[in-house]
Amino acid sequence: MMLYRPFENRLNSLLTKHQLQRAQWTILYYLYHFGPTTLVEIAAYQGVEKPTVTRTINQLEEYGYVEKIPSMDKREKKMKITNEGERIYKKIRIPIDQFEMEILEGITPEEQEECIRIFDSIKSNL
Amino acid sequence: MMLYRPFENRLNSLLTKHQLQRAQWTILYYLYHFGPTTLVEIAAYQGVEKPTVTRTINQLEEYGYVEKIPSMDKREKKMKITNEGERIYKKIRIPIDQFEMEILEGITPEEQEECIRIFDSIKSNL
DNA sequence: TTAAAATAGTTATCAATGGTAACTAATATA
DNA sequence: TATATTAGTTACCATTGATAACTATTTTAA
Repeated sequence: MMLYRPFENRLNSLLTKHQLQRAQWTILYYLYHFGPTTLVEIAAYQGVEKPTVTRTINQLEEYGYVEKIPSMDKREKKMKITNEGERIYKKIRIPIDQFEMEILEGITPEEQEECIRIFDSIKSNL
Repeated sequence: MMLYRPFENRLNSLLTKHQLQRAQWTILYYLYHFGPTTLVEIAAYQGVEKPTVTRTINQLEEYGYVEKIPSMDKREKKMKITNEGERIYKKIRIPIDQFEMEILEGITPEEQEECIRIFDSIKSNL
């Protein structure tokens, strides 16, 4: 809980160098790792409401980091990461990986796995 | 990370019934458990900047949940929780405890301890 | 088959928190 | 004693998050 704020500050200080914010970053992360998806999926992933995602996606679209692709369901707005988006993702990934390694220093992979497992359990209870 | 938003939403939905927000709640929690303290201490605890705490404390002061007490250091604004503050804290504590038990279902006390330990490690690395 | 319900996304608006810069007053340090 | 640091304040700005209301499309129920 109290860990969130310092973590986000540090993360945002890394992202600011590329004119990005955490909300935008997590969408790039998602699209890079899981592939094209809809806004409602992103909202579920981020745990926020649809209008919030609309705005953030629009920002990323303006930057040219994401684009819309066709979908069979005419209601959907299916988004994919662009080549430019992948480029910026990989670029930012480097200092962020560094940051993550720093904060995880002294914690074994087993411990990390354990924590992730506990978090998944909490998430399903939420 | 993605757990934060749903958690905060749930927490805030419980707090809203008493016209409180998460930031205010964590200050009440701190004062209740750790006793009177200064604004700079609270800022450290919450991982935020001083002006943010100033505002939140002022809100709580208006509600009558906290009050200023004398301090040797004339710069300091040492705050304590009032009786009213304790009353509201105990009242809200009940549904929040319930909520926490729900999300922690299936997780043993040992696992919880483990996670807290890992978090402390991460915090010191931040 | 058709109407009602549900879903995806949008727009507009508001609330809350968080940050920074600049400042004053008090305390600590050189 | 002068300078540096600290505690707190004020003002302002940015971002994210939510809700309400809505349109268009798809799904479901009658």
